[in-house]
Amino acid sequence: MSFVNLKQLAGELGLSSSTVSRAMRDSYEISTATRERVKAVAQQLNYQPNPYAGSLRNNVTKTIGVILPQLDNHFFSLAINGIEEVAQQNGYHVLIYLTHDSGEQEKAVSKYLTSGRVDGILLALASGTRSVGHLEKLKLMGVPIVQFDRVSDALQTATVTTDDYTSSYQATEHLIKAGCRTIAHLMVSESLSIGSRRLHGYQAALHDHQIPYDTGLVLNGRGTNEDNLGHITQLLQQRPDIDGIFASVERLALSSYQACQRMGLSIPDAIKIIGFSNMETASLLAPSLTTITQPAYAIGKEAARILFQAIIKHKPVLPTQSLELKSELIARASTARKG
Amino acid sequence: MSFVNLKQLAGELGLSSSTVSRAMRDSYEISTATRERVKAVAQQLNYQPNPYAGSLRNNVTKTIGVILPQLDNHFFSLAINGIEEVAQQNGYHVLIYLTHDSGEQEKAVSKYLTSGRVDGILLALASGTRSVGHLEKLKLMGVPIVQFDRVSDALQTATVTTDDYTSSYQATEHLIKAGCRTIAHLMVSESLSIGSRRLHGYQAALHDHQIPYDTGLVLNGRGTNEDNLGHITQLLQQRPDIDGIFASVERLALSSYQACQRMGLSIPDAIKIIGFSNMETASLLAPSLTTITQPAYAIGKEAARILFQAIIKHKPVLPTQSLELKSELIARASTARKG
DNA sequence: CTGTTAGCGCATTCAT
DNA sequence: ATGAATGCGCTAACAG
Repeated sequence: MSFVNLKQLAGELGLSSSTVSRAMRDSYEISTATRERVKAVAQQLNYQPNPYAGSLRNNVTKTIGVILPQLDNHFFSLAINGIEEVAQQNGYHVLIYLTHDSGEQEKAVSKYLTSGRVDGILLALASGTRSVGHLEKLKLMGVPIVQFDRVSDALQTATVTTDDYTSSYQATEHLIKAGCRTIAHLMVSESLSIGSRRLHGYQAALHDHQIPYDTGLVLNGRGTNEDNLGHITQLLQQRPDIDGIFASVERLALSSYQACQRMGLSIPDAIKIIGFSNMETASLLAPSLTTITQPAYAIGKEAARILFQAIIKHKPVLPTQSLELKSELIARASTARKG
Repeated sequence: MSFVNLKQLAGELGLSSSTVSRAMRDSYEISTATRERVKAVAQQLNYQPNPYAGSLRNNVTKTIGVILPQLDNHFFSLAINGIEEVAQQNGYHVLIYLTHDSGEQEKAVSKYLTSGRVDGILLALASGTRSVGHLEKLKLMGVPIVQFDRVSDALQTATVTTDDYTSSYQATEHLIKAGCRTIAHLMVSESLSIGSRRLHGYQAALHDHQIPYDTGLVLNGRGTNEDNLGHITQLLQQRPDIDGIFASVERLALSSYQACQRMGLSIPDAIKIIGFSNMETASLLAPSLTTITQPAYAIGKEAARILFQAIIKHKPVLPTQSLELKSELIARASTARKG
């Protein structure tokens, strides 16, 4: 890989490399004539400064790292779209790392980043993460971190999340108002922030409507889709009184849908399903499925924005900068639509 | 951001930095005793070598760039999963760039990469790309490039694609065998490789079954989803004889589905729809929708694998290494399933 | 087995 | 307005 460097360019121009360097950066102490000549030849020779040499020199990498569980999930794909856009606006590059929800992987990744590879980090926690020591270390070394969607309260940073509690409350209430009395909740790992927040919203709605909270109706949907499909089917068989399902994540909503279809339960007559889903088309393809859609794109953008503010101003990321964005409840069957 | 560097570590150990450097890289000319002592202290002090200093020195970045149109599309999300996995296996980092299908953006991005920022590039062409001069330049400078999914034949590199022609042929045939005689084709930009290949498969199937090719049945689905929805509706109104639709990409399949529903056309009785879609759940949510699913994850993995081979062996990427992977036709309504 | 030295490409002092 | 010299952190060639 042969790229033309500053020295070669300077040689071509009959100038010293320092002059060329200054010309390229529009230094005021360079005559307009030479500046233009330099730029012309640079263009012609396709000169691009080596970014890593610059990083070494200036201690700035112009790169951020994004750590996420997976990408086979519509939420994170959309979030990245937002992140990448803001990064590009700020002239930044984006390194991406997938943890596959493994705490070990997350630890390994944070180790890579303990080396000045990036100027800041956007993080959606792996569900397998137990302790946040590795992230704490990064933070202590001065690497700004902003968490989004799946956050750890133990790690004191700004966070950008959805109104998980409120929208879960509303989702549950939606089912109650539609006549459901025995509502199952399919949750994700309780150690995940979204897991417990969504559970709490569900519990609160039940409580406010004088429906007793029944642990037997709560299913923990870790494991593969196959597994979950089996467990849900089992639950529905054991508890034929279930008339509503609130799924806390997309894949559980889809598994419920599938389970009900297999069992011949008609939706929404025999049973109603509401679930988080960021696949805008889900409710289009299956109008009987009511969805809660997160503002994934906006979450990505906001998280990135907060991070860049910190990076550019050389200030730490404060928990007080945290944001909670609203999700949208889409119920096509009943044509109701709330913010 | 204060990281401990080699010199500091060496000072702490009372050794020279070169000895420490060698010890860290398990050089054979270092005694086991010192090596272990060095590693112990390095661990304790949390020493991580500065990757950019190494890049500068060794002219190796341990980073690849991935350029794609968007991520709000299931195919690319899954592909990235595969790419990232292979990259991590090879100890590589992944920079991601989105072009939003703009040729200009793509040009800008390739300019960033004309600077030794990456050791290789994985590329899915933007639909807005007219000339590939910017990519040719990169290639000429010795940056290995592997194209996937949306490829340019003008750019001579290895490519990893789906069997677009064959699967389009089969999709069209599937409709014909199901009794359709007037089949609309919703295509993407003809300048895109997938656009023309899928069109040709459609044409060939019609031809082999003695059905005349009717230009009036081919709709170019650029533009927003709203636009497309309008155009499809219009087409269906103008041509009530249409009894089948073959959509060349996911969003057009969904728009057709939506259009038919709005017009009260029952699927699959009045009209049958088959379309490319990598949302494994699409046909689950809408069983009447027959889908062609690409092996997105495998495509990502294979493309990355080819690239890393070239990088590691310092050899150019040859067009002869190209791969064409099979997609899968999923028809739930009729329970037919072909490879 | 370990230390000294030089240089990757760049930006920045300090000279002129 | 321009050039020479230095050092960012690291590795490798060259000494011992």
